Amino acid sequence: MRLVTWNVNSISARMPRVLELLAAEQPDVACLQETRVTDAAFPHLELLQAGYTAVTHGTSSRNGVAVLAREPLDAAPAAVGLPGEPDPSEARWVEADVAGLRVASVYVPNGQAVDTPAFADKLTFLEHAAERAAKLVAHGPAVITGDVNVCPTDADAWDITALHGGTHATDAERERLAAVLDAGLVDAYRSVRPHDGNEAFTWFDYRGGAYHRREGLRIDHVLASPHVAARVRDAWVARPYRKGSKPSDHAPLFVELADDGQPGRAS
DNA sequence: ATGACTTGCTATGCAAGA
Repeated sequence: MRLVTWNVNSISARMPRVLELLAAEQPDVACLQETRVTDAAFPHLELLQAGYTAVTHGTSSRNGVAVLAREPLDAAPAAVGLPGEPDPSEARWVEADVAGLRVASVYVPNGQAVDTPAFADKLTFLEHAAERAAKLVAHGPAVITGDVNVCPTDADAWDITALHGGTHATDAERERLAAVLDAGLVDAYRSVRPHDGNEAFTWFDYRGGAYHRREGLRIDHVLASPHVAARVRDAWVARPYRKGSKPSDHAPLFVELADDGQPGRAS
C-alpha cells in the first residue's frame, strides 16, 4: 500500500499538480494539508474523476486538511478535529478509516515566533496530539501524518543556525513531538532512511532559490503505530513536485507499506 | 536584508507561511 502526505498550500491553486501526482504515483491514500478551502468548496468531483474519494475538514482561506483514498471512503470522516486543540475552527485534524488503518491528516500550527501566543498554542496542540496518538495506538493500526512543523533533530534542517533560534527546532517543540512518538508511534521515514541528509527535506522556502540550493527542513512526517511501522518497506520525498509549474513549498512524502499479513522490511 | 515568494482576501497592500 502506498501512502503520501503533502502540504499543498491551497488545493485550488495546486489542483493541476495534485492531479499530476495522483495519476503518476497512484497512491492508495493521500493526506493533504493546507487545502485552504471550505468543505463545500472542496473539489470532490474532479478528484472523483481521478479515482479518489475524500473526507475533509476545511475552512476559508487558511489551514484545512483532507484524506483521499482510491477505495470509497465513508462520506463522514471517522473523526473531525483534535480533542483539546486550542482553536477547533482552524481545521487542522481529520481522520478516516482506510485499508484497515485509522489515518489522521494533521496540520500542526506554525507557531510564528517563540514567545507569541501562537507558539504556546502550537505546544498545546502537540500535547493533545500525543493524547490522541495514545488512544489511536490502543485502538488499532494507525498512522498520524502531515505537516508537523517540527524538525526532530539538527540533521533535519539545512542549517540549524539559520533558524535564528526561532520555531520548528526548539527543545520545547522537540520534547512534545517526542511525547507523540512515546505514545507508541514510529517516524516511518527515519526507520528506513536513518542517515539521509538534504534528500529528506520536505519544505523549502519559496524565496531565494532555497529548493535549488537544497536549503530546506524535514517537517512533514509519517508516524506509524507499531503494527504499521513493521510494514514500512520504503519512504521517500518526491522532490520533482517541489519544482516546475506552480509548485507547493512542500514536497510530498511517500511511504510504501507491505500488504497486511506480509512481513515488513526489517531495518 | 529576519528580504528575496506565494496565497487569499473583498484587496488595489496586507498577513501569514516556516
